[in-house]
Amino acid sequence: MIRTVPCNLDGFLDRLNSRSILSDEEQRQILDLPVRVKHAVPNEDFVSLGQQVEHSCFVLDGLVGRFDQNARGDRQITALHISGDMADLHSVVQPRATSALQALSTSTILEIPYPALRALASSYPAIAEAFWRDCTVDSMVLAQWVVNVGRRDGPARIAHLLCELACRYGAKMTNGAVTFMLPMTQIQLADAVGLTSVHVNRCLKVLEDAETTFRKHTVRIKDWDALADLGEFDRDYLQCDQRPDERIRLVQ
Amino acid sequence: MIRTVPCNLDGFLDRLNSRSILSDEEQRQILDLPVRVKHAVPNEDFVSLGQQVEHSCFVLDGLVGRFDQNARGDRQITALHISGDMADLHSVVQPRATSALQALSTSTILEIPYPALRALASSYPAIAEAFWRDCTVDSMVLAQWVVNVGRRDGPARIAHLLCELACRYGAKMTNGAVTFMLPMTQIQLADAVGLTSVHVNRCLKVLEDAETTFRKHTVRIKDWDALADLGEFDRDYLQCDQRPDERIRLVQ
DNA sequence: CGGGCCGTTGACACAAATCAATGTCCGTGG
DNA sequence: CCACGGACATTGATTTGTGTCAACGGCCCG
Repeated sequence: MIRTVPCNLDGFLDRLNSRSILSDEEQRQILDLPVRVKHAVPNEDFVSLGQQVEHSCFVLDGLVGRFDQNARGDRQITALHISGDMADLHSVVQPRATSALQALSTSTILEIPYPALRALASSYPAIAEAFWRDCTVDSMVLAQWVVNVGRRDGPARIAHLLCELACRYGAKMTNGAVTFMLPMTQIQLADAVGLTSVHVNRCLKVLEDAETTFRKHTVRIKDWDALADLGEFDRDYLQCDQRPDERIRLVQ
Repeated sequence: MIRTVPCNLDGFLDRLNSRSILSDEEQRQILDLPVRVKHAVPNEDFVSLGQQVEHSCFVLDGLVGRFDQNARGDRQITALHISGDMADLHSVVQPRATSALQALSTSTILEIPYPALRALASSYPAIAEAFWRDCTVDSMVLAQWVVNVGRRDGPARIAHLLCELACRYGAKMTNGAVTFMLPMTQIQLADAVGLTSVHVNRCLKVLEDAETTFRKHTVRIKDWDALADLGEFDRDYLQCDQRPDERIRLVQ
């Protein structure tokens, strides 16, 4: 079976366009960025802590996590990046890596060299602005993660994360039900919500009372409102349903 | 007693200069930004959730927190801003406020209108870049907060936060000891580390075994290494001792 | 002098971690 | 095709950290 794998930055451009206003020329420049395709296998850092990196990582396909850990070695995921995300755009202006990047499932990464990104950000202020805005949204997600691990119990943490991911994946809702693929294990889920995998397993049973299941890499939410309620989820912060005419362009 | 209160953006410029390279002209432009002085009293939002804001808030003096809360009303601070910080620079490109801002102690805020900030970011790409970089550092701090509340126990959470703040305040170390003013209550500290104030009180007693005390708004760390060890603190992520020649300037 | 906020302490309840064992699934190699 | 191994999921028993509730004390400020 022959399958053509898309190897370009269409997804990156789509992401930028959803929040920022770019001219045709600027959009073309984005798509013309040089990339190197790389395949990342699960449970193996493809960007290590302290490593001297010279490129940003675009997630073409798969699921990527930003990993930190405490002194005991307990891992904590501080960000999840789905396909279409730039995992470390911020490093363009601040290259000292402070977290590792690791694929949660087999993933395809497009490495984009810093020099190219920097040249673009430097020559096209509107592109720099779009990059900055993209980082800002990541930061808002991060703030919600602090609330999640700081002030919610196990079931609520998981419910909130599942809602967040459903929105970011753009999963379709039909009759108040949502289903989407989530290629991660309960162990990884535990690392994202600051619990142990044993407890995550028990919490998932609680979520089944709200008719939400997570089995075989598939999340099935039968009653979105019930889950959002349990996870205290309010999608506003994701800025994912911003209207095109609400977008801002500072430059020009 | 007559006291002249400094009402300008010197501190903001210092902060930007410490991480970014700006020309004389660009520096002048920063200092010429229009400001409106505002005094914020403790425990009262000066930026509310969902409020239509038209300015960023520079903390001239005092201590400011970014507040979120869960459905039960339990509060979670997602960022602390000390004097010299811009509390919501990110809102320049993404103005939908997703958190409230509140002073923890009586504070002096300089409100800087978006139009002025945007005009500057638009006309001077290097300034936009410096703003972006500043937001990036905030984001790294936030990621560490996720690790803190997600994977450390009470005493370690508090130890880590105290170490972070000591570094950000630039507190002087003498003989391995550090002392600095921290104008917040145990209740507010609890909101920052995701614990209850009762438990924070008990954890502070544990820290006294490591010869660190927090009384009357003063943090006294007798043995920095012991506290850093307990809080698993590694100052690298703060980017606060970056050498001037390590600074990056993309533009030009 | 009095009131209120904050800090402190104790008894108790509960959520989550820990430890340990077993079950299930899936890919691999014999 | 089946046996094996390994990663992941599941379950129970127990411990531990933290929350909850309640009371009291100190301190500042009006």
